[in-house]
Parts: sequence; structure tokens; C-alpha cells
Amino acid sequence: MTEGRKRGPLRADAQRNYDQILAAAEAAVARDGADASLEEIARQAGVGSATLHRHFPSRQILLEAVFSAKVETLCRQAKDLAADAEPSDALITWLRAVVAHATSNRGLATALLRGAHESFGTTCHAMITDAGRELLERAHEAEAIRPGVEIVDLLTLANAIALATEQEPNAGARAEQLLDLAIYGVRPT
Amino acid sequence: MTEGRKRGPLRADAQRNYDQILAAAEAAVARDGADASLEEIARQAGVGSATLHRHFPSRQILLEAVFSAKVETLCRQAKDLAADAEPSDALITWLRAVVAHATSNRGLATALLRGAHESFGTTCHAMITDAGRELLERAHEAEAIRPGVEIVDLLTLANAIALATEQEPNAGARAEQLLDLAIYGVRPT
DNA sequence: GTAACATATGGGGTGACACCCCGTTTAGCA
DNA sequence: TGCTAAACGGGGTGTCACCCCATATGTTAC
Repeated sequence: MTEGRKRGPLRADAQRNYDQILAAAEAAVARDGADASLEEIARQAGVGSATLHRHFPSRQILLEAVFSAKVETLCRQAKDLAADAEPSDALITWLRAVVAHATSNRGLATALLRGAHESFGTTCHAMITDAGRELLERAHEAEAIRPGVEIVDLLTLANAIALATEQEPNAGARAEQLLDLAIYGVRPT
Repeated sequence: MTEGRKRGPLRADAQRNYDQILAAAEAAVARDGADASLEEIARQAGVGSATLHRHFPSRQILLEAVFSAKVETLCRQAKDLAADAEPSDALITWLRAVVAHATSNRGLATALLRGAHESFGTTCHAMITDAGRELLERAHEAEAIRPGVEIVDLLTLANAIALATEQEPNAGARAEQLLDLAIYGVRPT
């Protein structure tokens, strides 16, 4: 979770504040979701709100920073699955992992969905999309996935499910159940 | 869209204000979605914000009032389909209608999903659930739907898709496409 | 018609928020 | 050690949800 410096090397105090804000944001977002109070995050980090806004000009950018570690995990997992598993299983296992991450990290789904349609800060969305595309292509070659389906379809579906179940009592199980339904179809085999 | 009086007959001016607030809320929600400014709605309706809060103690209750007409349409449609159509087609046609309504009325999906898990104002959610249950039961009897699937599963899925596509360029088409994917399954037949 | 009363109103207060300006502080370097 | 650019944060602005209570208004009984 230690975030590397950004572009031109930051001054030491700036780097320290950046890290503190990020740590506070992780805690706040885990507790309150994607619409956690930015002022509260700044307060917890022990910096003025202006400093937070300077380091993270928009909520979206802050959320991307918070979730980037999780997203990297997901991308690495995609790589591993592409190497190890049978194409169809690999893709579906990975989709389950995406949903699991999104439900256990309040706000991740929102951040990813918004990232797909805003001009800034689409980094996380692009990373996940690229990681998933490889898995999907392999699955398509094995004819294990309905033709014409694209990776954004699957990811939108996964995030939609996570988003909708986010505030249910046991979100994880419910989301998994709905993902299964979507994968195998509402109609019986 | 003319809303009947609530419980004890309202005073004439109160009823008039109620209707004006509702009309302003419809316009604002259509424009800004479920998180439209309540103060702005009160301003447009030409009443003080306290009056709005007296008539609609929570945002959720206001949203339910705004959408109740749409929800009634959906419920009527369910009844018609249950009478006319083949069980499986009826259910799927209706699910498409639910998604279409939810995407063309910004905030409807949010309101319905929240209504399912909050103690107050679950009226709309209950109405839709009951209407859909009948269609689903008929479809189950015809063995046209995967066993074990419940109406809340289908509605959550439909709302999830609407919610996730709400801010995409052509939300309607995209939502329909994803619903199809979920209905027929990610895996090929 | 009018008096009396319950009902309804809305200006304005409170506290939280996002976001930003600009005078002050400080790290990094010669 | 002193200079300068970089970074900071107190405090301002405008917005919001929500509520209190003095005032106004419709309703009803006479």
C-alpha cells in the first residue's frame, strides 16, 4: 500500500502527506463507501483539506489511488489464470474474483463504472479491461463463451451486480449467486 | 400524475403544495437523477424547504411518490402479460419493460434497490415484487426458468443492469443487451 | 359573517460539505 | 547559512439537508 512517488519527485513532506491521506482514505472508504467525506479524510490524515485537494484533484482520482493496489491484484490473478487454468474456468473464476473484490471493497464498483465513462482517471478501468480481455479471447477460441460477447459486457455485468448488492446484508454470497445466474442464464440448460 | 390525498384529508393549500412539489420533483429527478437537490425542488415548486420536508420526510419517500405512477404502469403490464402471453415470453418481456423503465427514468433503479433494504417506504418495491412473482410462478410451472430462481433475483439483476448503464451514452440499448446476456447466459447454448 | 382553533407555512438557524485563495512555512540546495 | 521554489493549511464561499417556531390561513361551529 506504499504508493510510489507520482511524476517529478515530490518533496519529502509532500510524499509523507500523500501517503497519510491515502491511508486515511482507505480506512474511510472501507467504512463509508465511495462517498466518504473528503474533509474527514483530511482530518484523519492530519492535513488541511486544501492539501488533500491538491494531491487528489477529484474524488475519482482519490478512489483510483485507493483501489489501485486491489486492481493490481486482480490483474495479476488474471495473468496467473491465463497461464494455468482451462480457458472457460479461468474466465469465470476471474469474474467471480472481480465481483468478490468489488463487494468486499465498498465503492470499488462505483469507481470502476464511473471510470469507464469519464474523461479523467480511467487508468484502473483500462487495466482491468486489458487483463480480462486476454482471458476472454482464450475462452472465445475454446467456444466456451457466447459469440459476440465483449469484455466490457462481462465487466459491466459484474460491477452492476456488485453495485446492486453492495448494501444487502450478506453482499458477498448474494452477488456470487446473481453472477452465477447471469453466467448460466435465467433460462434452464 | 394527480396524487390523491394521503390519510386524514389534507387542507386545500397543503394538497396544492403537495402536488406542486411532486411536479417539481418529477422534473428535477428526470434531469438530475435520484440525488437531485431537494432545496432546488422546493424552490421550483415555490414553497419553503421545510414544507417539502414535512410532506416528504425522506428522499426515499419523495422518490417513491415520483415513481409510483410508473410503477403502477409496470404492475398493470404484468397483469396483462400474465393473462395474454405464453409464460416464458411473458416474464422475459416484462423484465425488459422493467429495465426499459428503469433506464429511461433516472433514479428509478436506485430507488427500487434502496427500497428493498430500508425499513420505510418499501411500497413500490413490494408492488413490483408481487406483480412479478405471478409471472415467475407461471414460468416455473412451464419449466421455462432455471429452478430455484426467485423474483427478487430477477429484479435485482434487472435493476443492477439499469443502474450500471444509467450513465452510458445510449443506456437503453446497452441495458437491453446486457439483460439478454444474463437471460440467455454468458455460456453458449 | 365572524370568532376560535387546528393546521400548515417558510424565513432563517445549524452543522456538514466540496472546493479554493493566498499569506505563511519549510525542504532542499548552493 | 541563507535563498527560493514547493508545499501547506486556516479560513472564506457557496451549497446542501434538516429543523425550530413565530406567523398566517383554511376550516368549522355558532
